[in-house]
Amino acid sequence: MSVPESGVISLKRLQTACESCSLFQLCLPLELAHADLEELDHIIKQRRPLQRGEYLFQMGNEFRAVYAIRSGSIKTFTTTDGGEEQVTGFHLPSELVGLDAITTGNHPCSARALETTSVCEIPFDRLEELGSRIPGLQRQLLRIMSHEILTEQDTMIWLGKKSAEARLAALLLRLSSRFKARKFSASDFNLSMSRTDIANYLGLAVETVSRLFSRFQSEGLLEVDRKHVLIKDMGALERMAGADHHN
Amino acid sequence: MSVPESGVISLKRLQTACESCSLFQLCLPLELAHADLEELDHIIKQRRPLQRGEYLFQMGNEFRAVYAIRSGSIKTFTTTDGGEEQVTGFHLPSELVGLDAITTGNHPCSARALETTSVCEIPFDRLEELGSRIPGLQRQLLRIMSHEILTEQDTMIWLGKKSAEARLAALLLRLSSRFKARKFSASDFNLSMSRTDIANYLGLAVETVSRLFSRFQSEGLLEVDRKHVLIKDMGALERMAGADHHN
DNA sequence: CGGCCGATTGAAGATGTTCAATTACCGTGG
DNA sequence: CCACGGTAATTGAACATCTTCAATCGGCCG
Repeated sequence: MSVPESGVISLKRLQTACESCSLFQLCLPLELAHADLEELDHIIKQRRPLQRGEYLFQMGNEFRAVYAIRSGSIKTFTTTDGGEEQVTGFHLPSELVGLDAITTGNHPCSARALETTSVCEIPFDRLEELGSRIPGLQRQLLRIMSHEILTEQDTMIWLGKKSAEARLAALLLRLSSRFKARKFSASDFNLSMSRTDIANYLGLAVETVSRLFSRFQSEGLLEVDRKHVLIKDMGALERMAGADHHN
Repeated sequence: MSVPESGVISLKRLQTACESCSLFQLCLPLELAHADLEELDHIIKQRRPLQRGEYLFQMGNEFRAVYAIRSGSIKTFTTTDGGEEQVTGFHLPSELVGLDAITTGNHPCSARALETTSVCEIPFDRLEELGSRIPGLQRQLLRIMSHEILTEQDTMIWLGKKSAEARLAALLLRLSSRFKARKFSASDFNLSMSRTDIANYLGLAVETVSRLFSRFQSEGLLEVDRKHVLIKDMGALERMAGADHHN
């Protein structure tokens, strides 16, 4: 197009302004001065929304930026030498993706949009540089990473130990609480990922996941119609998720 | 005792001096100036060694410091409301423990010595303060945390997906490579944790773990005598660890 | 409308768990 | 120093859970 870029850019900046972003509290819950916030805004790039199936980055890519999800959702996964996928996580709006690449400088996993998804790109070198000047930012970064470690550990616990039903229950509850934190319904939502992805993530066979959904439904715990889930008995799910094989 | 403290302190300082620590490269692999390194040394406290079974910290304790393990080993674990343990990790010399507590300000898990263990205590407020003054340190901190996330993810993958034999094989290989990085034998080492801890960590029954050890031995993969392990066929273990249920 | 991929369901088989009994080890106290 | 008791580890057999293989159903997109 022949239109000067400046107009487009300022429009983009408007869209990405952290201050006006409804997710900001969750994304980088800082107590920053207005001026600092503007500086942060300036380094953040808005990318063209990703279509379903598009890659945000691929395993091995050089690490340049972390990404905050604005809308939509993505899955992260590694691929073994045999070419098989191993899903490592699902990511919702306000969550940061790519933090696991800092150490090595390369992305250890791929990230792919599960639906139309828009993200903020935050170049890491500039973020670090900014962090050394803004007292609260560096601290906040550490806090976010610590939180990430905590979440992973939590995930490890239920993935490692529990029965199939406990795993699926736990996944549904986690999604539910994350939706809730984002002011969406905690009991009525859509799964953007396929059964295959869920099974892969949980370390189960697709058939097992499918059977579990059916059983949960027949037991009155929830209603499922394809991607749509309505939780009818949160308490029962919690009991399941908490329980080990037997007790 | 009535001896002036200064003498004791300078002795301690000598013991903990990062510069002379054989683990330093692994612990905080910085390119720091001598003067900066001394500053770092000054904030690090040496604690009386922990006896087997002693706690480094307990779940819920206020977060004050991160700990670098100098010798020995510890396990971290959470306890459910029912009082059952869930082991979340085993930690060897040069590894940092407690990073998962930064966000909340309280330790999300307990840490307990598996054998006589000595640690360096690094008060976090002073570390953060120091980080804002020393350019490389803050960056290194982020890098370590990122690495931690990466490790956890990795753990998640094999804990979530694989068969029992693959899990145990993977655990042995991880321990092996960590020993190797610390200049110990990669194929001949002692397990400081009990079978019960291993089983708990891997999400298996103790009996299964025990049977696996027996089987691995009968298949000539390794020799086990109680805590002592001698790996005889590293390649076979790697194939097992990489493999899913069937392939 | 047809084809195709994702999801579901059934039945047989494999893997891991549970229960129970036995053995080996370690620290304690006689 | 040895005997004792308690805990950890091992092993066997029955059972439960999850997987695999196979067939069918159902949307969705061209």
